[in-house]
Amino acid sequence: MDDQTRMLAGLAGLGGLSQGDVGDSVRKQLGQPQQDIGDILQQIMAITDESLDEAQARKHALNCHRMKPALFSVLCEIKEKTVLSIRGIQDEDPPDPQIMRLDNMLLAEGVSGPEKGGGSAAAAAAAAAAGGSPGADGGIEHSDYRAKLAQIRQIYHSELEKYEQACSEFTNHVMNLLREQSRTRPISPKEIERMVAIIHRKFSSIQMQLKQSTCEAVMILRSRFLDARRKRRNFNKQATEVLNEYFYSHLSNPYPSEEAKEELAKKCAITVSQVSNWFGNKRIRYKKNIGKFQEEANLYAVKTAVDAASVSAQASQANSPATPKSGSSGSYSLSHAGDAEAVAYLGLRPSNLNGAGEAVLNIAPSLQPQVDTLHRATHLTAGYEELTASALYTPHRLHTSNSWQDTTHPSSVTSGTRL
DNA sequence: AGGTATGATTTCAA
DNA sequence: TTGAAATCATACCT
Repeated sequence: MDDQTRMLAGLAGLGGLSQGDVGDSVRKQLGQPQQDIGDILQQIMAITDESLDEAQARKHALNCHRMKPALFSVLCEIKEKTVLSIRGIQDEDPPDPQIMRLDNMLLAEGVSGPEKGGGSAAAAAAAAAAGGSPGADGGIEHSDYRAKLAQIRQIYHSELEKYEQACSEFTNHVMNLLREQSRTRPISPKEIERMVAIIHRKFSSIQMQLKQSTCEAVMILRSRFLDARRKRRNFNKQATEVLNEYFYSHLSNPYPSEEAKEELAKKCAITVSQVSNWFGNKRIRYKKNIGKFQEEANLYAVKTAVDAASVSAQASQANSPATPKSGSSGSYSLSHAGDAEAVAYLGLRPSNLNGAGEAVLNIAPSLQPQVDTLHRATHLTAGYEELTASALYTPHRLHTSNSWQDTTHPSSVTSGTRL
């Protein structure tokens, strides 16, 4: 009880502060211990209204107060005890595993880490995420993805910078404050260090939030742009038809050139890499089970034949030399030209066979189906039913060779389409 | 629900 | 880099 009174008195004295009346106030307050705390509070509050000069003057007065050394030593003692008890609580912080995980993730995604150019890490990550699929990756989505990722990266870095700046500013501020205060109360450099560490910890927890939300954003972006590609959607009927038409009319060499792929992609409203995928799948699946595709092959052969026939019919009707422009139903000028070229190649250079007899012997059988198709298409005027009745494509031709490339020497046969 | 078809991805070789 | 082959993952059909 008595102690308390004395403390209050001390407080009041520090609050009131004017050197002369400290003793008076103590005496006064000892006399009437219940002297309002309100009064003291008022005195404290009054400080805020003081001008800076006044405050400085009071501070100076405090520093010169005769009680100051005594008070200081008491404070030192109390401090020693509390600091010792605090010390046990907050030792050095262990490296936070979660923040490390986030850092790794951001690095892997190309958000953090070196930010040169478009962000090489980001580009690599995007490429990796795009999958090692050969050929051009579907342009639009990826540039879009990269742009969005760059945006995230930019925001992340600017925010991070802001945080860092704020952190250092605040740290400086606190250090100055502490240094200032160290004149009136005991503050060891170690304490300042600890304080700085606390501030840093606080800020790093804010940073962690930033990193976390950045990670989330990247994940969402990824799932929206990249993983979405895995969600398979069948091509529409028209697209499959276009692709199949090309495939079966180029059965001897179903390797569309880059230009042809582009054209097909445009026609089917899909990407070039999707065209590549489709042909890759088609080739392998056709080869694996030709029997299964027989019907389909016939169907498209008829289709092609009908198209070609209608073209030739139109041409003869118009009584003009057949200039094979792409026919009625948008059939391929490219495809027919290619096969015609192959036929022309065989027909026009019989003398060359001597030189490359073997090669031509290999070429001829595999070309036959298409030659047949062409022949029938151009020379049969009626009776398509005959076509459907017999197998237009003889599977064993492929079986014997087991590979398009082995037998057909595609680059030489269809040089028209590939070169 | 289970089987098949099909677009995409991965791995490997040339 | 491209394509073959294997495989995955999903759509679609029964």
